[in-house]
Amino acid sequence: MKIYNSLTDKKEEFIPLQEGKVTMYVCGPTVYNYVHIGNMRPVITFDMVYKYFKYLGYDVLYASNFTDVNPKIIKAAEELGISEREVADKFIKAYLDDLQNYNCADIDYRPRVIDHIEDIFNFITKLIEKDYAYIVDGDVYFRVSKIKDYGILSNQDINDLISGSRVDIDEKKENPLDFALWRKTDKGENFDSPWSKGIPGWHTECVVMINKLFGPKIDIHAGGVDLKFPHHENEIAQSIALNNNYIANYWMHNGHININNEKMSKSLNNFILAKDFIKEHSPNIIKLAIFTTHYRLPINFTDKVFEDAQNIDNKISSVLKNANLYLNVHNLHKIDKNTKDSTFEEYMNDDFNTPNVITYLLSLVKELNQELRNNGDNILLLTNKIMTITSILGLEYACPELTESQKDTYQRWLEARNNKDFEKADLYRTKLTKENML
RNA sequence: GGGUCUAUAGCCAAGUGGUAAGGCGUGGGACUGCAACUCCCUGAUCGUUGGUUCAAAUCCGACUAGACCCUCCA
Repeated sequence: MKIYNSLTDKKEEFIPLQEGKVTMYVCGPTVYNYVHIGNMRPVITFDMVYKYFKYLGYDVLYASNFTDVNPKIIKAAEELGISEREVADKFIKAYLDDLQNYNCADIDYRPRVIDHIEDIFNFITKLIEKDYAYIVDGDVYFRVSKIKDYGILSNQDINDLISGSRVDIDEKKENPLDFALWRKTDKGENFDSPWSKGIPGWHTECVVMINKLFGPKIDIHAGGVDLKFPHHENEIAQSIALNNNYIANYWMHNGHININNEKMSKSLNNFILAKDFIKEHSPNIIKLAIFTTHYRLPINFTDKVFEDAQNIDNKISSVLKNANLYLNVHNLHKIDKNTKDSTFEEYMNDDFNTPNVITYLLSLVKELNQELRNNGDNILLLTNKIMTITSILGLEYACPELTESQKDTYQRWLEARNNKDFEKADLYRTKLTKENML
């Protein structure tokens, strides 16, 4: 299986650190607000990756953090007139609700910064001891100049970064690229550290939590492209400093979502909150919309994109309903969501080529429709393949076992139609439709 | 200024050396009590321009257009 590695900018054969096991970490949200559908792209994408590894038989451990200690949270707390913990709890809960609604909630760890403050102290202390960090007026900065590989992930030369930066030249820092590991502040929620009262810098938490959960190195580290620099670059720098590695063997970055050719932003007021999106569409729609484009490329969301996704959703849903009726009535109802399919694997193994998977899925749908028309032999197999693939993509379709009375209604509908008793037939049809059988 | 990516039919989108998948839409046909669903047929020489090659959308160069990162950001 091949994965495009942002670290090397190449598709590489995936070789896990430990045979049969995968460890993965995806940067999670800063919980100061509700998340928008752009935030859902990595969630949906890496949920698919997680499920696919499991399908392949790997033992997968997947972690995604909450950034719940952060200046933005302090600001939100001030504005809302509640405590930082209340802000964090409120939006963590909202986020978890979103994940539940999008059927992406099933991962292994959701570490929080608030539970790792001591670990962060220890981590920073080690960096200082090794001379990779220095203290100025209670702030602690990472000494980027000591990392000769700095820029390896984002393909940046240190000198270009400095000359191109439109940043504040911070007098305190030795080098404009040095980033804060610890920042002194007495504003809002803060912590007593060996250096000052303050809060940890954003770039440290992920490394600390990864090390704590998994050790010095994991297989896959992922997130949105925007995190490549500086966040992920800085994680790598810290990991080189302490563990002499790039913290992950494979770095994966998903592209952004635009709306009507515009970047989602507050100023344009064109962002769609995850919780609002599902008021109008089923989660299947956004997943299909996302998966019809390769994960590394940007997507432009328009109404047409959602319409197309809705069409695909309808197609899959209706063939499965028909197949389900057939299987139930013919006592063939043995749904297996772990049916192997080599074509599916071929596409997935090529850096998760979900657009091709969708195309393949549609060809299975067509085949199944033809089989149903001809009472073919492959109805169960095709149904199981479709159920397997859709479930790995996180799409939800039901293939329930029918009750005897439901089967009976179905038979009566067919009979009535044969007898041209259309009034009766319509009654049965309505009933079946109501029960979501048709 | 530095870095990265994209450019394929009306729209969305695969394909990375051997004469263009798929979906939507359009047009035509079939099935059907009606409806829904479904099935069949229907379209592009791949931004422009040089080059490499027996052969290029696919490799190399130039150009053009657009997006993104270098500042909080999925």
